[in-house]
Amino acid sequence: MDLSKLNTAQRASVTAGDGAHRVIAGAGTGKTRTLVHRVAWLIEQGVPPESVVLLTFTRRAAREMLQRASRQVGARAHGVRGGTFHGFAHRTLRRHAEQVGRTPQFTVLDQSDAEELVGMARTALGLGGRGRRRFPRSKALLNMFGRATNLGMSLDEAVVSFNPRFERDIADIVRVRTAYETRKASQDALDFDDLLIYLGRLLAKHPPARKEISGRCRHVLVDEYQDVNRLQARIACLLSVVHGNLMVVGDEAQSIYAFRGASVDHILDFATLFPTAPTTVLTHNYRSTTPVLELANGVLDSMHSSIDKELVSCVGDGPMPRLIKVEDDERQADHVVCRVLALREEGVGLDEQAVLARSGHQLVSLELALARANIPYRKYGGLRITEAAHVKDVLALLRAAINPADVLAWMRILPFCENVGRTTAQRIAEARAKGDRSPLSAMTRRKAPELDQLETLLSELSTLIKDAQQAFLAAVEGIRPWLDRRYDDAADRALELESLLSLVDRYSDVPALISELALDPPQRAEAVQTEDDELLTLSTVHSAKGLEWRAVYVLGLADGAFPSGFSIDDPEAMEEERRLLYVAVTRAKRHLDMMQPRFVSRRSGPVFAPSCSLLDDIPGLWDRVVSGAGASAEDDEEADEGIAADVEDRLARFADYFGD
DNA sequence: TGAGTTGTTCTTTTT
DNA sequence: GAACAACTCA
Repeated sequence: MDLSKLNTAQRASVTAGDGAHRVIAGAGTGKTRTLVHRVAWLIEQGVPPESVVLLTFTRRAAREMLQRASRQVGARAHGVRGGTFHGFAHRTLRRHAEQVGRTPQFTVLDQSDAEELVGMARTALGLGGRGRRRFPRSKALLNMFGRATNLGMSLDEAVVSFNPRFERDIADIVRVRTAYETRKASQDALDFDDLLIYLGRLLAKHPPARKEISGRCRHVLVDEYQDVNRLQARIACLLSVVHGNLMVVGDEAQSIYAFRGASVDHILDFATLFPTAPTTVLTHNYRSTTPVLELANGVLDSMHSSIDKELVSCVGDGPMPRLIKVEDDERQADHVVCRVLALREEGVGLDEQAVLARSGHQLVSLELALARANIPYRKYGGLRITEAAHVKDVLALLRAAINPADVLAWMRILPFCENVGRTTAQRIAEARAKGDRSPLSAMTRRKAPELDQLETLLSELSTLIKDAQQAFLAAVEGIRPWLDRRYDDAADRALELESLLSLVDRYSDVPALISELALDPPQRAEAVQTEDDELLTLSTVHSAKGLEWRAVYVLGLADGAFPSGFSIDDPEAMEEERRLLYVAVTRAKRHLDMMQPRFVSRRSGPVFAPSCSLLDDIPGLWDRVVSGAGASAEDDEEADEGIAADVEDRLARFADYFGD
C-alpha cells in the first residue's frame, strides 16, 4: 500500500497503533482520504475486514469510502461493516430483537410513519380538539420525544428547556408518549430513535449481548464525530469497549446538527473519556485556493466560540470570492444560470458546479430557471421518493402483506375501497392487529365489494415476499385502478412507479426493501434515470457536507433565509448558522459566488431583507470578497422593470385595501 | 358512517 | 401549501 502521498499528520493517523485516537481535521484537509487509508492499512495489517466497523453520517459516504479502500487493498475492503449509526443499529437489533421486545421481523418507522402513529395516539387520547387550549401537533410532539432521547434527558426536562410554552401540558405530553410506545410495541415497530436507544440499552445493560456485539468490533472508526449526539457517542464508546480501539474524526467548526441533539462537546471532551488518547490535527488544505480559504477563515473569526485554527491552502491563488447583490429570488436564479453557463464555456463542467441553499424550498425558483434554460440538474436534500403519496401507497400494500399488525399500512390502504373511511379502516386494522383473520368484507357494516379485490391482491403479494422486484411489480399493477380515482395526475404517478422498478432490484426481499427504504430513502432525483451524465448539483448545505466542487454558489444570504428566520433571536442557533456558512464556503475549490437578495420569499410574499448578519459579522469582509457584477446592462433594465412591477403591485394592493 | 368543504395554523436542516 | 379539525349533507 502506498503511503507516500500522505503528509506526516495523515500518515500518523493512518498507522496509529491500538487504543483510542482522535483526529481533528479541518475542511478539505484530507479527512476522507485518511479514513480510507486507515481502513486499508488495518486490513493490510491482517485485521479481518468484518471486524472493522466504519460509522459514517450517510450511507453514501460509507459506500464511497469502502469503494476507495478497495482500490488500495482489493475486494476485501467490502467486508468492512459500515454505514450510519441507524443502519448499524438496525442490523444488530435484527439479531437481538427478542431482547428489546420485538420479533426479528420488526418494522422500521420512518419520520412520517412515526408522525402518523403519534397523531393516532394523540386523537385517541382526545387531545385533538380545538375547544381546549392549544396542544402541540404530532410533528412537534415527535420532536420533543426525539430531543429528550437524543440528549439523554427526561421528557419533562426536554419540554421545559425547549418548549416552555407547553409546560402546562407536560402530563398530557407524557401520556401521548406512553400511548405511542404501546402502539409501537403492538405493531412490532421501532422508530429511528428507538434503533439508537435499544442498541444503547443492549450494550449498556446486557453484558452477554455487549460481549457478543462489541467483541466483533476490533476497530471502530467514526466519521463526522462533531455531529454525534449523546446517545451515538455512548454507542461508539460501548462498541469499542471490548477491544478498546476507537478512532474518531471530525471538525468542531462543521457541527451543523445541533437540532437533533448533536454537540461538539463529544469531540472536544474526548480526552476526558480517554486521557491517554493522542490527537492528530490535520491543517493543510488540499481543496481550496487561498482566496476561498481567506473567506472561510473570516467566517471562523466571526464565531464566538474559540475555534482557533486557520486553514492554509496548498493549492495556491485563484479568483476572489464574489458577493453579488440581487433583487430577489428570480434575479438570483437568473444570475446563477448565466454564471453556470459562462463557467461551462470556460471548461468547468456542470458536474463540477453546485448550488447550495439553507433550505430546500429556496431552490425552487432556480429549478424553474434551470428548466427554462435546459440545464440538467440533480437535487439533494429535496423530496425523497418515499415521501410521494403513491410510493407510500405501494409500500403500505407490501407492509400489510408482510405484517398484518401494521396498523399504519392498513389505515392507508383500506380507504382505497369505496365505502370504507377512517372509522371502518380503524376497526379492521385493529382487529387484524389482534390476530383476527376473518375476510375483510365480513368486517364492515356497509357493503364494500372492493375489499375482496384488496384481499386477493394482498394474498398474492404475500406469496411473493422473497422476491422484492416481483412483489413490487405486482403491487404496482394491483394499485393502478385505485390510482386513477385517487389522483388527477395518475398517469404520471404510474409512470414514476414503473421507473422505480429498476431501483428495487438491489434489495433481496420485501422486508429488506421496506426497512432499507425507511433508513435510506433515495432522493427522488436519483430514482429518475437520465441520459445526461453531466449534471449540475443542487443541494441544501446540510446534504453537501463532505462534498466539494470547483464552482459553488451560495443562495439567499439574507436574514430570514440564510440565516434562517428561526435562528435570528437565538445566539446559539446563530452560531450554528455561522458553522453552516463555513461548511458552505469550504465546499468550493476555486469559484465561489455568494448571492445576497434584497427580498426573501415568504409564504405571505417577498419580505425586505436589509442585511445578512452572517456576512456583517465577518471581520474585514471587503478584503475577502469582491462585489460581483450583478448582471449586464440589459439585465439591469429588466431589474428596473421588476421594481416598477413591484410598485404597481403595491399600488394595486393599497387601492384594494383603502377602497379607492 | 362516508365524503366533501371550509377555516386555521405553522412553516428549516436529517437518520 | 399542507395538515388538521370542524362542519355539512346524504
